[in-house]
Amino acid sequence: MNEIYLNKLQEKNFKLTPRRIAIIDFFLSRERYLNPEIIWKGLKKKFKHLGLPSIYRNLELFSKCGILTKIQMPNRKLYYGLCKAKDNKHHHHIVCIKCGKVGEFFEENLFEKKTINGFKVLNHFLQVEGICSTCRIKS
Amino acid sequence: MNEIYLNKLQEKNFKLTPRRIAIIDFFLSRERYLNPEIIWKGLKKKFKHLGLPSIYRNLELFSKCGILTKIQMPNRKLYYGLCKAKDNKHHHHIVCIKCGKVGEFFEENLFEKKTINGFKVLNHFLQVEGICSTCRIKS
DNA sequence: CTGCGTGCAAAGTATTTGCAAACCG
DNA sequence: CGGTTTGCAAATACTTTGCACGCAG
Repeated sequence: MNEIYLNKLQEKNFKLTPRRIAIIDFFLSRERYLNPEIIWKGLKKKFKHLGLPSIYRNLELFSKCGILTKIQMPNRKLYYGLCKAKDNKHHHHIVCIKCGKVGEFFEENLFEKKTINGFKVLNHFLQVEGICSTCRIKS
Repeated sequence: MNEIYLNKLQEKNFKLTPRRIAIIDFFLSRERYLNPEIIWKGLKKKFKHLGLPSIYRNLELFSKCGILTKIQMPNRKLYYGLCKAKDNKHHHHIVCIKCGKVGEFFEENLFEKKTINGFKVLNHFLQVEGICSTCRIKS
């Protein structure tokens, strides 16, 4: 289940600690973008001692390893979500504004054209907000 | 020059203060996304006393009036840019990562489809980064 | 064993709030 | 003049850093 992600860590010679495994499992157990504090609160039950800085450090590490993607939400909090795209194919995320569930999608030739208004396109960040099917049924 | 924007304020019964006019003119004088501190430093020359909170408050006000658009940059700072689209047609921004110049563009039917992966699309935020023509020549 | 990983405390940084004084309309 | 707007100081909130101890490999 979590092997793909743990492998990514080992490949780069990072250690597999209980906390790191727990963080990845936490993401796996919910299809959501999560912020450091939520994860911390969720895992404090499991670990008697658990520091918030440790969560921050690991999330940042994971995002550098291609395990998580990081976004800045308008509420000024950091959020991270599991990168489920098997290969590292470029993709986008759609977030449910009610429950936070995240989906991924590929907009094929979104910017196949490499220049816009004279700007040479280097990269882009696309965030789509919506309501997921589960939340639509509820309301 | 700045009338369109000042009118938007007056329409909503907000007062036209020297500071507000100066902020709008500051944006007009540079085609850039700017963050509160830059504006503050730029205008302190002009006003002997000028508080940073005042900048924050006005930028937020302007964005609510449709004068500016607000984005959260990955560096955790707020940035605002003039909304030049005459009508309030939905548009996107492309930002030069060297000089900060911002261009606008319209990707017509970017999400004409109203659902993605079962999510009902409410809105989206697209930011493209690139190098503007001027900066390309320089380097 | 060795160096990476972690908890804890403290610092850092961007933004927001409270309030009295100043000012637009 | 009355209610906005503002400066200043202080508070807030999230994230980062330093350092000594602990643990994975």
